[in-house]
Amino acid sequence: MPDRDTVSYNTMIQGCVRNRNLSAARQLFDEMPHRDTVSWNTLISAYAECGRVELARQTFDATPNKNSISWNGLLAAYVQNGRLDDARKLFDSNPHWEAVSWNAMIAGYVRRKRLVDAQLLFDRMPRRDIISWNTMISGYAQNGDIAEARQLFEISPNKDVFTWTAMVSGYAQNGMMEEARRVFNEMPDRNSVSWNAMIGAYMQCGNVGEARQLFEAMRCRNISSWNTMVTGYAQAGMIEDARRVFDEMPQRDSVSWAAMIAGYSQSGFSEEALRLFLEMGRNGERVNRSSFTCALSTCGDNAMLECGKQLHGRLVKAGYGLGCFVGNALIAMYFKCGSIDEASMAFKEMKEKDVVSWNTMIAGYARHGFGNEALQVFDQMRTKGIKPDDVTMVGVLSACGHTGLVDKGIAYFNSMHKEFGVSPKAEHYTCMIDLLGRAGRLAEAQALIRDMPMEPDATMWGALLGASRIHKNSKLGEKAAEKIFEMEPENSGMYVLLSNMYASSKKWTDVGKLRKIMQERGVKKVPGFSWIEVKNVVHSFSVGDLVHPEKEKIYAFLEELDMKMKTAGYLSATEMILHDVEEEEKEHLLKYHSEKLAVAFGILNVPPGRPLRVIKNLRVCQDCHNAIKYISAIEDRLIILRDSNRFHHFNGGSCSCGDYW
DNA sequence: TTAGGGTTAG
Repeated sequence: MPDRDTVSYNTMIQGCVRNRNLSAARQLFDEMPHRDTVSWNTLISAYAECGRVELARQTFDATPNKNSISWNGLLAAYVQNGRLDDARKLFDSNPHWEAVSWNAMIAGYVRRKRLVDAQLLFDRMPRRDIISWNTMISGYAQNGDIAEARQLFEISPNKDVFTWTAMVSGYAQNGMMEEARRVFNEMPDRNSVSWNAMIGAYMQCGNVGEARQLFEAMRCRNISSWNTMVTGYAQAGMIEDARRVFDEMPQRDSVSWAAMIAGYSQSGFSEEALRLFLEMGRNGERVNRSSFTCALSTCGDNAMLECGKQLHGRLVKAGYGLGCFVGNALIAMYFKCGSIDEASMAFKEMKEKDVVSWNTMIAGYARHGFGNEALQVFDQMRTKGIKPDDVTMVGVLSACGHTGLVDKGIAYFNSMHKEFGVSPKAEHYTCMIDLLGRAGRLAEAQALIRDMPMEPDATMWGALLGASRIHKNSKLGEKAAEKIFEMEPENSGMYVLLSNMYASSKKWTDVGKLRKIMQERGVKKVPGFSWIEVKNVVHSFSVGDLVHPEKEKIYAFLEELDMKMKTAGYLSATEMILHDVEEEEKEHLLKYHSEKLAVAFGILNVPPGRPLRVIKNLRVCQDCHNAIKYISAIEDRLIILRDSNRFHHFNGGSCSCGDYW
């Protein structure tokens, strides 16, 4: 007979665990007069769920009468927390496992993409059940081995709705939409998951119409179905349709909110994204990790450092301090706001780091021109045994490019396939064209474009055009520009780049011609503006700004600064301006570029000793870049400027970009 | 212990 007292204690402990109140659970457990195996097992699985693997192990070791549930609990603790090798040790230490445990171990391998280990275990299994088969089938399907999945599917002794749905989404995820649809049509039974998988697949391949038709024909719609539609519309750029579905849906959960926030955030509707984030909390919905992640990403995109810090505080309070997605979003936010120190703090504080965490650090340092730091992180990553992926290599190559480590970059590029198993893709070739071009090795950059195993795209020609501008090779620049205009006739940034190149060679007739072409084609130069956040208020400036309330103070200060700069040896680079006007007027226009206005405003309003963080929507102009170097020395300020391409840290008269951008 | 919806790096 079970002790009635013990049973009610167990029930209470389970209640605490459901509310994730571990300490209350532990207290009850400690004060129990008699514990049975259920009590011990409850505690083991509670620790497992909260990621406290060591405590789970200790509890397991102390459990007097272990049953199969105790063993499975500890196994799950290891598997769920990614400690597969510990799980395997435990698994091998006990010959009496049930199918559930075999399946758990196999699923763990599958989740970590260790298909070989999964298959070996599957082959050794004495009695496979349908879940074992399904785990293997979906494992292969989701890892791109659709042929193997299909083969297992054919020979599997039983098939249920899981099996069929795994095949549908497997085909869909591998871009085989016709097969996916065929399997979907053939399925003997479909549930809402099967429908949602098919709808989501259509959405992901851009077939919004087919997705909508299925959604409308579907009778077993659940929240996920609606969420799929919200996400699909948002990702197709149909943000209004997404909002309509979001408003129409009969019930929302935290995923619905997160999907809508992400939609706004990714479509550039930052205000709406942040507003919805706040509304989510007010509506009593528990703000989940993904909403935090999206909101952080919005702050990063707009360089709203203060807002980002507030979110950081809120998410720590909400208990979301750990975890890869949130942590990675924090790192990225701090980098994008120009705060390298806080980015690396956030990185250090993460208990578990995934490949994205490392990639974010490498790319972050690279964008700031801290190439050596980026490469140090890359070395640490390899020391820790984390396998670099294609994004890692983009970061590494651009770190080399932005720091002038040309030979190192070439060496990484040549060995990346052999050493890291990452074969060069278009992005890597773009990095290399940029790297060679910046270094003035234009012929090699051209040769690379010619001999690549893929067609060059506009970004690659853009890298070559940028390099031609820096090294004043207008012939090559023209060739690159021609290609770009063929592919992207409305890319105004490239017209400006080309025009600047003509201007710096004083080819004013060509500048004029180009301006005429731009007019004819209706290409508008995007107006440049810069902004700076002071005391939680964003101040933005355009060239020759006459709107800002403190404009007189700013202009007077700039005049003063100009004198000091000239004394220190500054020459205004009148050659870089777009228009062919009188020298004096050119100088006048340059003096009041938006980035200079924002810097001047910052010096006047940010307490001495604190860095200035200025953002510009376009690339920084050469004259401003030169001037801000002088200003950083004269005013003894760290000035961090984010332009559309990268970061510049101006300090003591020089810039972290080493004058290449 | 298996299938679907949200989030991070470029």
